[in-house]
Amino acid sequence: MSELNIGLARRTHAWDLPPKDAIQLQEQLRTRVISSSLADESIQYVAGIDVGFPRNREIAHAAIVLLKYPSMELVDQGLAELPVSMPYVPGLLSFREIPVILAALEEITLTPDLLITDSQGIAHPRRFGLACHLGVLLDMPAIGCAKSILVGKHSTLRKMRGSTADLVDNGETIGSVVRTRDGVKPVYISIGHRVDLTSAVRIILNCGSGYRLPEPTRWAHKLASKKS
DNA sequence: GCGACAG
DNA sequence: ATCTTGTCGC
Repeated sequence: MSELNIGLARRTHAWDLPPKDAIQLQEQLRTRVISSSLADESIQYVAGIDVGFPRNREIAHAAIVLLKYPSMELVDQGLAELPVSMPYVPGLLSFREIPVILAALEEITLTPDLLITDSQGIAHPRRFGLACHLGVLLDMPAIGCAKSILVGKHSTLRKMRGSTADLVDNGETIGSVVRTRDGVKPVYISIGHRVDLTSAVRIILNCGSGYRLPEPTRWAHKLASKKS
């Protein structure tokens, strides 16, 4: 059983809130986000997290893969399914996906040192994306690694792997655009919790180079979209 | 009023 | 997110 206090996280607040209430909660919880450097030496296991919606999208499937860092060796995994509690609303994704993610986290045996979610962290209208929400509730380092932008703009990016550009919104740097593979569309990295942008970018680039998505996200996505 | 809009 | 075949490129 995981040492994460998942029960506490799940009971922190309701998950089927009206948009107005969900937004108010985000404004309240955003003050808890911590930005601090995260050393490679403090990371033994990294969790890749993703959610999929089979059939008519009435049921959500979550997948957790635990990989050794930085070797990216698969050491554990967890799966869970749960009826969806809310529709998809841009900016309120966490309320729809975190319940099933918590259920999947209960299925893993080892305790992760870092969570990587297929979502935004502070690169969010209210600076409180899914990665922040999950990280804060579990009080665990978390990084948002998204495939597209929710808010913010950036300059053109060089074509080589490792190139980066600031993601800016209202004059504020909210994330980093990172080329994880030569000539391929970049990913969008932002702070979730207990990590800073520099550490987050370094860690993501240490999580594989053969594909656009870092290994944890790639493995989790494959597992979540696969039916059983 | 008209787009934009993580997954 | 999900529905889907072929096809361009290394």
